Amino acid sequence: MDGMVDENGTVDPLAPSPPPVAISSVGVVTQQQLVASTNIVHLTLPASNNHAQTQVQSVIQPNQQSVIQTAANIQPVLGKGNVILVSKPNSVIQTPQGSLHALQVINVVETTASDDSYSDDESPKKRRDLLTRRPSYRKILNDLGGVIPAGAIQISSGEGGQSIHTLSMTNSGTAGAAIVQYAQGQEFFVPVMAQSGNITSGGGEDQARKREMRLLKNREAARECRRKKKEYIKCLENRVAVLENQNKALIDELKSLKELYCKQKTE
DNA sequence: TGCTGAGACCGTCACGTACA
DNA sequence: TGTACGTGACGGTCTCAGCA
Repeated sequence: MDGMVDENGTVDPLAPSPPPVAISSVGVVTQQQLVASTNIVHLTLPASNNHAQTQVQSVIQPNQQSVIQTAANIQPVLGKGNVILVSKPNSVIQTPQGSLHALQVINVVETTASDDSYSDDESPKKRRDLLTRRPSYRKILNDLGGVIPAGAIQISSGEGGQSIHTLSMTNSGTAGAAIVQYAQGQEFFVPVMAQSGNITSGGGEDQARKREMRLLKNREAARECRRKKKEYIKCLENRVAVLENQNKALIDELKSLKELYCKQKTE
C-alpha cells in the first residue's frame, strides 16, 4: 500500500499515491536515492556544494504544504503535501557563513490525506475522496461471483498483493447463508442465492430480507469506517509527533545560532 | 469479592452524497 | 430519482483497573 510513510516506517493507508518526484532535474541536488519504491527520499548535498543555493527562506509557512522552501524553490518538485524531516546534525538552516554545508533530507512524508492544512478550495468532500476506498462489501460479493466454491478462497487486499486473506467456507453448499471466515478470525455472513438466482419472492419476506441485507452491509460499513477513522487518527498523532520533533530541533538550532551570533558579535 | 467508572467496541439509525 | 455507500450520533455490552 503506497502512501504516507512516517518516521517509523509505517505507511499511511489514507494517503494517496505520492506525486512523481523529479529530483534529478533540480540543480541543487547532486545525489538522490529513492528507497524501496516508497516515497522516502534521501537527498544529500555534497559538502563542496555552494550552500547559497539551498538557503532556507522560511521554515514554517502558513497555508503551505511544504514546510521548507528554498531559494531554488524545491517545493514544487517535491510536490504538495510534503513534510520534510531533517535529522541532526545536518541542518535545516544554512547560515550565510556557510558553517553548515550539507542539507540532508531524511524523509519526505506524504501527508495529503491526513493534512488539516488544506487550501480553501479543497472541500471536505474532496478530502474524503482522498481516503482510499476498500472495495465495498457489494464488490466483494460480486467478485465472488455469487457462487462461492467450497474450500478456501484467497483475496489479495494489500498493495501489490502484500496481504492475502484466506477465507474458508464453514457451511458452503448448504441452504441459506454461509459463514465466510477470515484467517484472522473475523467472520461474516454471505447470503447464498437460491438456485434460480433470486433470493426469494414474497412481499413481506422480501422486505425483511432486504432490510437484513441492508443491516448487514451497514454493519460492515460501520466496521470499516471505524477502522479508517482509527488509522486516520493514528496518522494525525504520528504527524503531531513528527512536527513536534521538528519544532524542537528548529528551536534548538535557532538557539545555537543565536549563541554563535552573540559570540561573534562580542569578539 | 462486589461495585463502579472509563474506555473500547459494536450495531443501528439517520442523513448527506455520489452515481446510474 | 432511486439506490448504495460513508459516516456521525446514540445506546448497549464487555473488559479492566481502582476501591471499599
